[in-house]
Amino acid sequence: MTSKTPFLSEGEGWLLDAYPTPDGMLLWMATQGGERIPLRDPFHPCLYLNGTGSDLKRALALLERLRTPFSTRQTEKIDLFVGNSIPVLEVSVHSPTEFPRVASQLTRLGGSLSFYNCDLALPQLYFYERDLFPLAFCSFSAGSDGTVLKIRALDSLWDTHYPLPPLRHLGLKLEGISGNPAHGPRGRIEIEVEGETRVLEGENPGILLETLNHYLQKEDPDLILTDWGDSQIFPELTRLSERLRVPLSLNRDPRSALRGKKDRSYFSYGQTIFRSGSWILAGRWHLDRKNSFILAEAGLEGLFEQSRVTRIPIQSLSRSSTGTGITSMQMDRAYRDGILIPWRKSEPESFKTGLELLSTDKGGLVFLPPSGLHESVAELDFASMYPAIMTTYNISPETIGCTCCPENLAPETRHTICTRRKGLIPAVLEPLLAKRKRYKDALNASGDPSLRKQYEQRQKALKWLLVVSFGYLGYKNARFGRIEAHECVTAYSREKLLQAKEIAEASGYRLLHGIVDSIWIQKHGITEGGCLSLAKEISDATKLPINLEGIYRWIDFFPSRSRPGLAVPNRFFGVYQSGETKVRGLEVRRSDSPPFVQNTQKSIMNLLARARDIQEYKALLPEAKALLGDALRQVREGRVPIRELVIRRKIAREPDQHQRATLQAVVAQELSARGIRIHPGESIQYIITNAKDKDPASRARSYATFSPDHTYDREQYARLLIRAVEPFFSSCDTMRKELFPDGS
DNA sequence: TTCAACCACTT
DNA sequence: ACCCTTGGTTGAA
Repeated sequence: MTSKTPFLSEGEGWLLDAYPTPDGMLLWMATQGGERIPLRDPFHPCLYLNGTGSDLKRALALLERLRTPFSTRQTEKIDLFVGNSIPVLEVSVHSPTEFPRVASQLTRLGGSLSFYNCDLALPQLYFYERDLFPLAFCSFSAGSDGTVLKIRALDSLWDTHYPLPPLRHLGLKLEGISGNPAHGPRGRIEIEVEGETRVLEGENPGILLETLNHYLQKEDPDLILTDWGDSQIFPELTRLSERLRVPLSLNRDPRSALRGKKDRSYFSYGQTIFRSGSWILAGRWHLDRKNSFILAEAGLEGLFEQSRVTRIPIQSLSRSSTGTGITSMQMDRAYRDGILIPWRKSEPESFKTGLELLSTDKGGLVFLPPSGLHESVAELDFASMYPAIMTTYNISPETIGCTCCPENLAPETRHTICTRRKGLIPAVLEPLLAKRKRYKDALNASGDPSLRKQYEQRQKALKWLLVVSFGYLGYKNARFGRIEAHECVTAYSREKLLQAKEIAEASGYRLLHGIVDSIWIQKHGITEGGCLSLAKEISDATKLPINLEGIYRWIDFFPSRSRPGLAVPNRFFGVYQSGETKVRGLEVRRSDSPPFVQNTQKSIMNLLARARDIQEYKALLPEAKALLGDALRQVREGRVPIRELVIRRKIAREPDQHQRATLQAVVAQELSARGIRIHPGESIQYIITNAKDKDPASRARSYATFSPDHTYDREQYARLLIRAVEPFFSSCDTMRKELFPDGS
């Protein structure tokens, strides 16, 4: 333990974490000198209520009975939907750890009472109140016992260039695994310090724990980065520690207990998500790469960026959905503008909300492309279309349906939008859009690969906040959501896409394909200059920025399999003039395609990408045919390594809840019979052994339990392969008929 | 062989 | 508990 109470009463440092203790928020500061200092900031979180006099009296009586220090006062705060101040009773709870209990007791009172600011996470509430954020570089002064007298952030969460503390890392992994270790045999625990990896021997568990303790003492890491730490490593280590009575000092704060959370499955954005129970540390961070969306998507840089702008502590953010992040930004804005934050009602969540985020959402407009190969095509994309609409047209739950602006209607709707009062949602999105643009500009201007990576990860982290901001507008349980606001956004998006189409057509382009925020246009002798000036014209007319994504040498829109002749939106393969390719919807982009199929499809695409035009494309087809032939021989002769045949699928229900003997149901039941618990939202991996077997249980086998005496279904994998590559040959009738005579 | 029901994927 | 983006599979009619 190198941390100590500071002798200095003044200092500077990065704010690593904040969490509640009975007598204040505990802060961990990292100084430039490498010290890690705990501070305690007395903080009295407040909630607000209003209602009839007699109900308020009941609330006060209840507060007395709860036997924890509090104070109250009458004050006024803004009700977002009313638009002005209302009288409220402020309840200030002196002990932060008592706040959740007080709040949940009070909200049970019901009656005429309305509750505000009562269900926010304490670290966030604290950060909003003090205008601090995770990883802020702060100046502080503190008494000799570590009590904060003053703390202030010296940098801003809107800065794009900010110094981060040099962090000490420790890694924990499981030896040689792929896929979920809970679904099969798993290896020993590996520890990684300063680039060196050591296996922690499992034969003598006592030594394992002592070795780990030794590393924790010696290195005093700020960050324990794991693979499967939440679901496997930490539960096992704590079990061992209890059984052998060897204390394990994972926390930096010796007085704080581990803060665990339970497993949960939930439905979000159109799919079931599984979050393993989490192991949150006090004074240092535990981050599990296998239990974090944002870490997988945007890395540590992306996580840090999101944590700063959302003011959610690093460890909780890493395990949260992006919607939690954008909600926190909205609450932050509201809090600091003196707006009351409504208590979140948890009504049953609608299944529709996930689908509403899809690019083919019924709210968005789609023009189906003619299937097949096309030349002289350019793609123009509106930049962050939905958030841009919300800010440009001031769309927010409280600005819709105002009575002061009856003239200002959203297109094709009866919804008015206020022009006098700036909406909460636009106020949140505007700086976010601007910050992302600064990162993208910096990305384009920089030639330094490590800087570029950093900008890329940070802009991606912000992109996700922008993406979900639209979905949350229509989400029933969102604090600041309203379905009418959601409808206004899609109404504008349809109008803008139509406008873009008309402007392009007026300039002599043909609209080939259009979907929500992108158009593909065609014209003989298309030029970059022409497209750029068209983009400028559309941007000016729509008041929304639109960018030239690129001009294609050629693009192939794939036909629908269920309705031959018709194309489908978002299934295409194209090559830009730069030589870069763009693929959507094909097997290479789908996580449920076996790597063997993906690799073959990829190699055929790489080959065809050499074609400068349709003529050259057709000339390359015989070579593509040879590639396919090789791959087919390999699969039919049983020479494909098993790991390249693994199909990965997410299970949406409990193993015994499946109604059909689909392959994933069979495998989930196989694992379940071996005592392996599959949670809804988790992925399973399997190999097709005999797709047509009368006994469903013999059709597929879990990858984890696949042994050398099992064989894969050669013909079924050949069929999967053929299906994935057949569309590439559809431009050449004779070859298609020769290769796929029965149209399989 | 047909087709409704089921199930997972997509940014 | 929704009432539907597409594609694929299952199993009864």
